[in-house]
Amino acid sequence: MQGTEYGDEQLKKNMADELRSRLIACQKEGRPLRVYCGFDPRTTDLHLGHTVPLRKMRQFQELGHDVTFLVGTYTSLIGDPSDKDVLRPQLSPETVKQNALTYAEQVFNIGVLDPTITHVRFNDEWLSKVTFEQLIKMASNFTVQQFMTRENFKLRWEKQDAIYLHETFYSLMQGFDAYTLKADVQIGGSDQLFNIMTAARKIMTSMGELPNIAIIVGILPGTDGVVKMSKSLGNHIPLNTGASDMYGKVMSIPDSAVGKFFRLVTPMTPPQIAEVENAVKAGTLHPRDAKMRLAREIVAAFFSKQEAEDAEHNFVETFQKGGMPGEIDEFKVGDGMPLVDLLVSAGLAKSKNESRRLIDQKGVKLDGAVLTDPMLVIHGNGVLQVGKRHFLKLVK
RNA sequence: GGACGGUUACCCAAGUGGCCAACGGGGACUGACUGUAAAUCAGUUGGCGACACGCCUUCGGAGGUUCGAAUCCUUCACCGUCCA
Repeated sequence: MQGTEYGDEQLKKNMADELRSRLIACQKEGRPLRVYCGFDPRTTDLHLGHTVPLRKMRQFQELGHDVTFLVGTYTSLIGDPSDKDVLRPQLSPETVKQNALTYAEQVFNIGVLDPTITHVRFNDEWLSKVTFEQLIKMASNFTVQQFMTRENFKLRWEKQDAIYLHETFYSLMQGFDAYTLKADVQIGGSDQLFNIMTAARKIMTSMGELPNIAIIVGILPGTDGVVKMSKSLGNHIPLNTGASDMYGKVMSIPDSAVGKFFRLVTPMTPPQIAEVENAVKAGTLHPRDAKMRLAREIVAAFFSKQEAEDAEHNFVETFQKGGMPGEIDEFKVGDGMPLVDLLVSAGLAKSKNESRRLIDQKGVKLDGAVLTDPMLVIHGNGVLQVGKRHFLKLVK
């Protein structure tokens, strides 16, 4: 139950109790728990937020349980309305299929799950065959009111926004997944509370199965520290990136989110985390250093200890000491060109106006000296800096 | 099927004939400061230019009225709410 967030102590206790008795029952049957978590392949870019349930799955694997990675090939045709207060666009089956093909592969690439013992399933396998009769049976377990009391639907209702009928199918489909997999345990973020607790459990029992036990993990906020990490909001930390970039992105989260990140995406134990947090509170550990520790832990988990240290060194040199990063892209100046044009052709500004603005704002430096003349002809050799983090080595 | 309402820059959103390249907020960018790419404060945020208010393109699409339209009219497309 470590690192879970139910938002309700009684619920947490119920689930813990149920999990315990299910474990005992399984032991008698001589089988491991069947654990699953579903992922919608709406995008092929995995980010740090995705790793939260993955880590929980890994824990179950390490305890010898049977873990299924479910790719929501069919559910993502709708899109989960849970985490959004607006309608999600429906994806075409072609897009979904394409995303799904590489999805599991990418998940294994990041090295959280053990690919040799993880089952991978695609839910179009059974959902595409559901009959209207089955749908009616499932749907008759729920009232419209139940759906309407859900926060996100309620909000849209109050705002007089559209709520489409098909959006309510999502929960049913997820329930059918759990039923088909005969899941003992379903892992999901706290935005999945309704889907797992209300929908899946009810559908499973109505169809003669034992309800699965919900393991609800916390939702990782994005780099803004508040809203759930998601690519579409642009507050995500992608996994498919370099160590230095990942380190820097972690450093850009606000102090207020550091604790959550420690808990959700580092392998540190609760006592270790408490130690760090107490030290910060007591004033013996600088908040910045706590965050650097966090960044190091995260980068080390996805790259290596060495790369994490290099990334840190790079960060300190570049941003704390105002130096330059180790590797800088080169740009050929040729016979020389005016500064305004140079910035545009080098991709440091989108237009000449923008590059003029940057120059006006004293954001452009050559070898450390601020450049103020936009028409200055640059001939090459030297390091051009725009803002704090864009460097370019100029060559002839 | 009927009655209304909407479509504005990256997003949200004001503007209902000239003072609109278009208020405000978010985001992003730059600077100052700092404890970091945190927080805070300030500035910038369509393009081009001989960079002083000169020109060009933009307010769902296409036409039209007018000296002049994001604003009025016609039409098309998409969307929403309500009634049935």
